[in-house]
Amino acid sequence: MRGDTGIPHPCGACAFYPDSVWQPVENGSISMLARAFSRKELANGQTLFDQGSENRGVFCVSRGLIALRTHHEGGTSTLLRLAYPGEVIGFRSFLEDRLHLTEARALLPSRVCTVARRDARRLVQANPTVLARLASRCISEIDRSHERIIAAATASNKQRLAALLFDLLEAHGEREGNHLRMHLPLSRKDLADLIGVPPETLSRLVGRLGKEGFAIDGRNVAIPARTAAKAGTEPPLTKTCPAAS
Amino acid sequence: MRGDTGIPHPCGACAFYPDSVWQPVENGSISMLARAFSRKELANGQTLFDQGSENRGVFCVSRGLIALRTHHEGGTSTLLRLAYPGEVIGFRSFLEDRLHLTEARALLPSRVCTVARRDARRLVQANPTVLARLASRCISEIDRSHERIIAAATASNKQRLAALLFDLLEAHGEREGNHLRMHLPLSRKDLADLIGVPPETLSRLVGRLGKEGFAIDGRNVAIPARTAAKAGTEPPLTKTCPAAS
DNA sequence: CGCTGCGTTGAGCGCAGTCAACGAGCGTGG
DNA sequence: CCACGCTCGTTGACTGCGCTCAACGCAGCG
Repeated sequence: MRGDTGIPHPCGACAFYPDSVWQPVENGSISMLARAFSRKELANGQTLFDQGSENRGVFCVSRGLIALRTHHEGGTSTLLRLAYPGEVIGFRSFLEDRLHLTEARALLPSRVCTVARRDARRLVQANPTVLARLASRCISEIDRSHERIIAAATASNKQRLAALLFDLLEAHGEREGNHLRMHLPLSRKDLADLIGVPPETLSRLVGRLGKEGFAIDGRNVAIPARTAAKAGTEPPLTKTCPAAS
Repeated sequence: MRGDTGIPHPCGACAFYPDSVWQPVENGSISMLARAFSRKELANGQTLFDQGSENRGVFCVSRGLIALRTHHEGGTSTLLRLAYPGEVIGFRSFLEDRLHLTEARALLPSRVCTVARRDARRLVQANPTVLARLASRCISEIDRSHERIIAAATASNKQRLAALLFDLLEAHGEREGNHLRMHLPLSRKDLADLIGVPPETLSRLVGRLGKEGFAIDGRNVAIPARTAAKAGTEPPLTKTCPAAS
């Protein structure tokens, strides 16, 4: 983590250093990386960049949670991605040298590390391994998107909400007795935007999941530990069991 | 298109040469590229690679139309992408060195150019510009996927089908008088998989679009030219115009 | 001739979108 | 302190869309 020049790698102390896209930056270029590097603390709800704004560099989430959202005409919006610590955001507008198509906003108090655009570009050109790592992050985003397209085409709204809550429980939940419990980092509208339904429908879905093992009260969510990977996935049973679903 | 060694660039005669991911390959490496390069003719319905198979290289569509589809347990499938001439496919499994997550099948008689994996990897390592172009193709795929996620969340099935038919008309249609006409390269099931509905629902959607300016008979589709970018996008009007929608 | 794949049509019904109203929580300002 | 406005979330009523199962027509083919 410390090159021949004695300058430490800016990401060297980070828990995600081994997988950092900047990890391959070599001794001679570390000073440039250090110069272009900056940390930023984001309060809850603060934006890192706005939709339509110019790219300022490559961003890496260090702490907290960032929502990537696109706003459409008509006031609606879609939450395209949740970015957790270790994940890189803003790489599309960086690599293609174009405006941001999404807005990045902190859902929790967060810290984001930035490598400023001009030097980031030089570093990428000087070190193809960095580009390879960025490409790998692109592919992860393709995989995520494909999974979501498939889920939208094959799963019901209730199933998708249940799956989303499981994912969130995995990331934010804590074991408590034989329950998994968490404080939701998302508003109802954010949840609705994530599964692609209006807030009223989401509210009803939450109500229905409440009868299927989920305990949802405001932003507090809990499930019996063994329910994991089961609830919300049952077939409709419309004719054999009128009380179900 | 002809290097100092006298070996012509394998893509040199291709209409998409300027945008080819291999265009940046330099003189010294062109012989390797030529060695790894092969063309393949695909009959209608023939597969280029199967879901779960090993990657054999980087594929570029030269002629025809390729469908990228994933099959799920239960016999259903989702058509994730249509790849037109000039587009690159199979790059995820190539770059990440993993199995194909999708199946590639020709929807029309097609020609596909392949650069075999081992040499393709060497070429990418030797020439970062090639990697940059591959990354650009990744980003295009991210953009396409995001648009589709947004469409699934904001547009009705009918709107999405209308938009899909417009896109297909743009790619395959011919002006005929003041109509746009085409022969659909997709079966009903493929259309259904593309917009994420069962075939029965697609059939009904087709029926409804038939009352809104589309003339759809089997695989023959036509619209009045001025209908473009209009039909299927009207608001429901459920209360003011009972005959609509 | 029967088989199979493809596409359509019908019946039934739950789910979801829309409009609307309401209540809780909260910060502001008089 | 209360009134007010605001956001957020929920609930109700209504309508129609879309999923499911089922049957049928049809073409190609052995």
